[in-house]
Amino acid sequence: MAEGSAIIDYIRRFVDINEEEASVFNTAFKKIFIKKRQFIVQPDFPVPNRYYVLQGAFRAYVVTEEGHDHTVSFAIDDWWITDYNAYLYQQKATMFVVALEDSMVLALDFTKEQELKIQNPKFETFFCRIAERGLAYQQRRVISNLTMTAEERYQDFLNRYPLFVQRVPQYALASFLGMSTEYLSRLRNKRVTKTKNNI
Amino acid sequence: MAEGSAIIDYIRRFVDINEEEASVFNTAFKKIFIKKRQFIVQPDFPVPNRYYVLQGAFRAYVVTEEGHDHTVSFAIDDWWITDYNAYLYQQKATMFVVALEDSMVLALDFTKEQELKIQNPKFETFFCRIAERGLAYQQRRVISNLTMTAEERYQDFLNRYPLFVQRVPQYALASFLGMSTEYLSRLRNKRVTKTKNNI
DNA sequence: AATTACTCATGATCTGGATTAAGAAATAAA
DNA sequence: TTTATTTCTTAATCCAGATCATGAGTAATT
Repeated sequence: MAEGSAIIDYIRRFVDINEEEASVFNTAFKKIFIKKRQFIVQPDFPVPNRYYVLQGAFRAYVVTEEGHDHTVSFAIDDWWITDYNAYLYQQKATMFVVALEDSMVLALDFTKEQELKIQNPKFETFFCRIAERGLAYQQRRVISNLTMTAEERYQDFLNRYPLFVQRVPQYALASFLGMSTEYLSRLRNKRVTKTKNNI
Repeated sequence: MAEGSAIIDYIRRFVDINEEEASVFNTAFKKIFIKKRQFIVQPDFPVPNRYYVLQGAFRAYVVTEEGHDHTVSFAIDDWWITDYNAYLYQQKATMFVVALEDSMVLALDFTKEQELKIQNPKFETFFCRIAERGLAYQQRRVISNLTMTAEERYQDFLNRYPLFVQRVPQYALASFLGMSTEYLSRLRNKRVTKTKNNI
């Protein structure tokens, strides 16, 4: 009960469910421990699950032909992660999803998700809401990429997601923000220097 | 009946509805004619509707403080458009949405959408599906921006959306792809020149 | 504890694409 | 049809941010 409360608290932010519904929802998930550096999604493999992070940190990324990697999304406690495109269309993955720390997740199977949605409109509503919000979020990210400079994107990320900055490696953050590791390092250092001078 | 068939065909791609349900769905929309250069969404105004384009072309864009504008999305026949973030959270718009041609749209009111969803789970399913797909699409766009060069993004757009290229002005396409008008012009001309040489 | 592999910092150099400028074409308005 | 406005082209110059190169700190692995 206590263990399942995180995901139940989460769903209750969106829809009002009773104890029985909470229990049905809870049992649809499988709890899994993932060690640091372990992959939960890999290119060319099926993506049977989406994951709710109970504790830990993950990184989803793609690797180009030239071998450069680009972070598509992060997830820490209370966030979801998967190769969403592959999961939704039940195709082979094109991304890696890897644990940045020893982590604990709740895995939800695609088929199980469909069953939940059919079984109870509230569950459908819930998944609809998080998809809608996800869409709005991704669109904001597209706009950031179009309108902001590298430095502005970094500052903006710092303001919006201070918790993430402390838990993800710098190279991963750089590739999420669409800049090189070296450049992000330089931006950070620039800031530190300024602070020193401002004393 | 014949007139309403576009949106009904559209929803039937996602959920199976009978004639009565089709009729309910149909009457939720208001048909509106929009002249070229007319705005249907403007910053600081409420966004009561999302729009399904029956015929025509639209462009959603943001304008930065420096006065540069950036295309967030296009829509032609059979696509949806609005300031999605503002619509979803029912806040004031931050974008412009303008008609690129004389157009005809079906407007769906936010409150009406909520009523439809409550009234019939199929409608909820429908909106859920298009949100999920929208999310997957936006994520692919983020990945394109991270991994591809300006020229690759242009080529990719050409392949995926040949119909759009003929109907949207070049400056709008450039700002959608995240490059300057001049640079897109150069890319296009480069290609033409190559073709000439290849004869 | 030593070796190996990641991760971050910093400088030097280079380049994709922006900016500026100035016309030319094409559309719309008169 | 003329004038005004919008859109597209081409060339010259410039710069944000990438790449390359090197070293140093830090964490895994033996």
